This record gives sequence, C-alpha cells and structure tokens, in this order.
Amino acid sequence: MLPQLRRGALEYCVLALLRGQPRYGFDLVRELSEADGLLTSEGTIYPLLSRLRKDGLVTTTWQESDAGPPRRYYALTADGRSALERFVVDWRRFRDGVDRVLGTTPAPGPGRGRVATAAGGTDGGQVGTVTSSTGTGEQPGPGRSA
Amino acid sequence: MLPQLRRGALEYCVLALLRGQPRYGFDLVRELSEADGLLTSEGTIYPLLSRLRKDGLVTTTWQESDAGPPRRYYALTADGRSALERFVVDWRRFRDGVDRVLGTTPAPGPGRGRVATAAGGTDGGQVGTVTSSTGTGEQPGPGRSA
DNA sequence: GCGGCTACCTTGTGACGCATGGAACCGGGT
DNA sequence: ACCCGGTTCCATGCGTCACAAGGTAGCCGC
Repeated sequence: MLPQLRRGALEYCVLALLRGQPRYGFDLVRELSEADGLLTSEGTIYPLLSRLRKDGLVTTTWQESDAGPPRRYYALTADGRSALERFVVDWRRFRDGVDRVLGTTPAPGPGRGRVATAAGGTDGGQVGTVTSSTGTGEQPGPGRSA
Repeated sequence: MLPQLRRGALEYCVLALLRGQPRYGFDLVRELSEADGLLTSEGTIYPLLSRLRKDGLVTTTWQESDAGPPRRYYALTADGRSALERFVVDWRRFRDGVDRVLGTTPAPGPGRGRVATAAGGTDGGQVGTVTSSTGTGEQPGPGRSA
C-alpha cells in the first residue's frame, strides 16, 4: 500500500531536500530510502528528476567525482521553489483531511486542530427490505442489467 | 498534483468512514468530496468499492429507498478493520516522514514530535570541473552514450 | 411524459512508483 | 592483466488507481 501513498509526495520531497543545497541523484536515493523509507529504488528517482528538469523546477551541473563517474547535481530554481510552496499548502490540507477521517490527529495545537465530526445522521430515505449479501453483486428487486 | 496524493489513502478513508456505521456509495461521495476534498467524482469510488468487496474488506446489503433506486450499504468486515489498523500505522510513518522532509511538522504534542534533521554533510567525493547546464542533458567529459 | 434528483455502474486515459537491466568510471585483489 | 564490487547515471515495461465521461434506472413534481 505504501507505494501508492508515496505518489505525488515523493516529487516534492525531492524538491524539499534541494532547498538547502544541491544534491545528486544517488545521494537523494540514499537520503530518502535509508532515512525515511519514502523511496525504494533508483529506478524511481531518475525518471522523476528528468521530469523536474524538463519542467524547469531544477537545474543541473555536472561535477566530477574521484569515487566513480561524474555526478549530476540538482539545484532548485525559482519555479521549483514556488511549486514547492504551493505543494506544502496542498499537503497540509490533504494531511489534515486524512487525519480527521482516520482519527489520527496528533495534537490539537493552538491554531490547528479539529475534533472529529463522526456520528453521521446522513438521512434522506427510509429503509425497506433487506437483502444481505456477501458475494459479487446480486441485484435487488427489478433486475437492472447494465 | 492532488489526484496523485490521494492515491492509496482514499481507499482507507472509505474504510474509516465505515467504522461507525454502514454507508452507501453516494453518501460516501458526498462525505468525502464536500467535506474534505478527498474525492472528486463517483467514477472514483465505485471501482474502489468493488475492489474492497472483492478483497473481503467490506460486506454489502441492499436496502430500498423511497427517494430513488435501492442503495447498496457497505459495512466493515473483520479483515477490513484490521487492514485499516495496519494502514493507520503506515500512514503515521509516511505522514511523519513527509512532514519532516518538508518541514511541516505542525504541533509537537506530548508523545509525538521531532525536530528537523537538515544540514546535510553527504561527503565522499571531491569536486572537479564544473559544467553548468540547464538544457536536456549534455554529457560531461568522456561521452557516455547509452 | 419530461426533466431533475438519486443511485448505481462501466470503460478508457493518464500519471507515476517500481523492478529490471545496462553502461561507464573507479579502486583493490590475485 | 583481469575480474569484481561499489558508485553513478540512465531507459523500458508493468501495474495500480484516481479521474472523466457516459450509461441505466428508480422516484418525484409539473
């Protein structure tokens, strides 16, 4: 389930790591996988970095290394920085929404914090017959065969 | 960017909403879209619900309504409940990881809270020549044409 | 009977994380 | 000289899943 969760966030985690100083791909892999488990393999990050470069969110500089082949260093552009800031807003909203629904709101600090809504009425129509089922999908009353 | 973020989480948000009481699809759409913006259209949730049913995480019961066609109510199974609990663990880890990297840790309440790590060393190789570039991908020194 | 609301569903598309595989540069062991 | 392992880059194919678009059918009011 985690791979799906990472979708969309990973891209901006990379941008966030680039806030401080430029980094190269292999380094980002180490940082994100070993520390946070936000990434599993190199196969993920290189296509991602290509896209960031194509979209103008990062610039790259080649630097030779005496421990292997030359490294491509990635640095944040102005566009990248503002895209990151925009994402942070979205991320907060998303995170709070999920936290609220899951009931995982950590600590309602001052300014942030909401109590669960729960206890839904959600009325509008009364019940009638009940046809319990566990299988695939039997239709009720007058058959509806889409 | 939001659609990608929702991936993986939406499924378990649905399960979480089912914790309290059974609900039907259209109701879930209203709950998740109007309140939290975690969902945009019905086209998302019905395939999702089918999958949950197929995986045995929910059971369904048909109930007639006097306000339209019969409703399919979804209820959590034991498997569904434990899958949800497992996800909550993953979600916390993922959320905290992203929060740490983004620097969006909100309110370090008692029991939870971490300070940003930042300040990367990441040494291992010295610099050499520098060939700045913004374009697609010129190779440095000895060409490497894969 | 017609339009609108409710309620269910299917199909096709696109984005993107991941596994796999490969090329090139370096150093050390034998 | 040769191979092997570590480093560093990259491309390809696949599977998952949110989404938009489109379709059927019941209920109600005009």
